[in-house]
Amino acid sequence: MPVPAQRTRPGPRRALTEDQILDAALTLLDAGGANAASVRAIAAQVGVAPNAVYTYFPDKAAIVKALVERLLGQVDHGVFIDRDQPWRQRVEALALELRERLSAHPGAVPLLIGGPMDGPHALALNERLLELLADAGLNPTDAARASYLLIVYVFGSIALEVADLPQPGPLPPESERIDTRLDAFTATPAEHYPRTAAAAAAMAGYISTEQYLWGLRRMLDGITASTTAHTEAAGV
Amino acid sequence: MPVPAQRTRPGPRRALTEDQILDAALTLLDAGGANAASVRAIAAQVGVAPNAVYTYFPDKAAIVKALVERLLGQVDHGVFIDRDQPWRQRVEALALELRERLSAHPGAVPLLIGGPMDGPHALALNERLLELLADAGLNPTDAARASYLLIVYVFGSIALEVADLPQPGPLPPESERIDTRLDAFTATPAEHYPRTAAAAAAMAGYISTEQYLWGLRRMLDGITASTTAHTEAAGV
DNA sequence: TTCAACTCTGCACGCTGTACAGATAATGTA
DNA sequence: TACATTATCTGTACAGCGTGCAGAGTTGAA
Repeated sequence: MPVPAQRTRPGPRRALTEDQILDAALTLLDAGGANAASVRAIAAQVGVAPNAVYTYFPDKAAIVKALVERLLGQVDHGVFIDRDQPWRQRVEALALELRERLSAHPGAVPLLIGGPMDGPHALALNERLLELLADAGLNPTDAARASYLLIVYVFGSIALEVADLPQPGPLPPESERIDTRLDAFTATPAEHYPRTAAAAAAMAGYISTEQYLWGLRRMLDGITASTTAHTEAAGV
Repeated sequence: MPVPAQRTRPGPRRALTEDQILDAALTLLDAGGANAASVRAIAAQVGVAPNAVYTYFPDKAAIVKALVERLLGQVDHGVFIDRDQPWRQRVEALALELRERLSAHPGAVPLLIGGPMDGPHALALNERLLELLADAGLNPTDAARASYLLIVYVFGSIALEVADLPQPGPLPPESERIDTRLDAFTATPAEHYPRTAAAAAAMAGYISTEQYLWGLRRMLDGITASTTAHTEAAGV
């Protein structure tokens, strides 16, 4: 690939890099939630005037877009690229990896689902998922459909999980969040919502990893049931 | 129920109702997207000073919450409450009804998934869904888990569908949006993303009702496969 | 008739994204 | 070495945001 044509232009050296700005944005998001990453706050974090940020990104939407791309790029492909593993296990590894990476930055999740994920890293993840489902024996159309089903599930789960948080900041431990939910659900009036009241414990666990895997496995069951019979080790 | 203790207090009559404010908010959302429903714009729409809105709602978050509740309340229960229908058909009816109601107001969708849906209408929908899955023969725990799986799918689908829109305003026809997506996906470089490029047509249809139902049915397949054998007409 | 409660307005504050003009620094060229 | 060009950063500013406070005016109860 060509050398990226640098350093030949006049003008003072940049005091920052795009990455530093994205670092600052992510730090602010982690500390203060989705609204904390204002252009002014980012600028203050990196020590420049607010409008200096526009030297690096044309507008705030571009910052968000770049940040989303960076987060998707942090997903470790190694776990589920290994074709020697059973494909269902590879899907689970991908789903868990994505959930872990994204829930590490709950403030960024609204930004992820606030726009199309069409950057290079998003495409790369899509490509890997299509490969994986092809390995599972699905034809290209079913593989595409199944991949979107999985994408909807992963991002939908995380979005609802984050939406449940009462305040910004890092994600509290799962057990703590479940306890909070249980308190809320046990207050449900049983005379109006008998089944909801009876299912309070199960509903408190909606945001758990266990429920996440349960749902994922039900979907994989449904996906495999729909295809014609195929061996588990479809391989290459 | 008790008469809501009205009209006995001093002070001038209100010029508006809460409903008028929610109407105005929804109109603005429909026309200009999620950010168009500012307190000032709502106030202008109903013809009062911006801070007069705070007579009816304590803050903007309360307006959003009430609006979400109203939208969930518009879901027609009649379609899927009918126990004479096969349960899978009832689930599909619910899923389609919800999607139709919400995609009528794409600008409101980010508000829906931006916070917990814990109002009375949300609880009522949850209750109905638990009933439905109990009718399907699922035990309470599985019914609860399956209901959350379905909720994640429905709201995740709609969220991703809305996130794909390039501009605010009413949802263009499905065919038009698919065409736009197809144009984008056919531009995918096949040398880097061969499977994505090959699946362009299927991926363009991710936002279609067909894909929505396909995914829903795969999930129902998976849910039923996981439970012990049960007759289709589990009934009461 | 007086009083207290309530609704609405004008004004203001601090926040947001971002446009414009100007000072400064670094470069390629003469 | 001097100059012209260009990129970077700052100061200032504007319109819009949510919302708090003080006050004017309207209404029902005592």
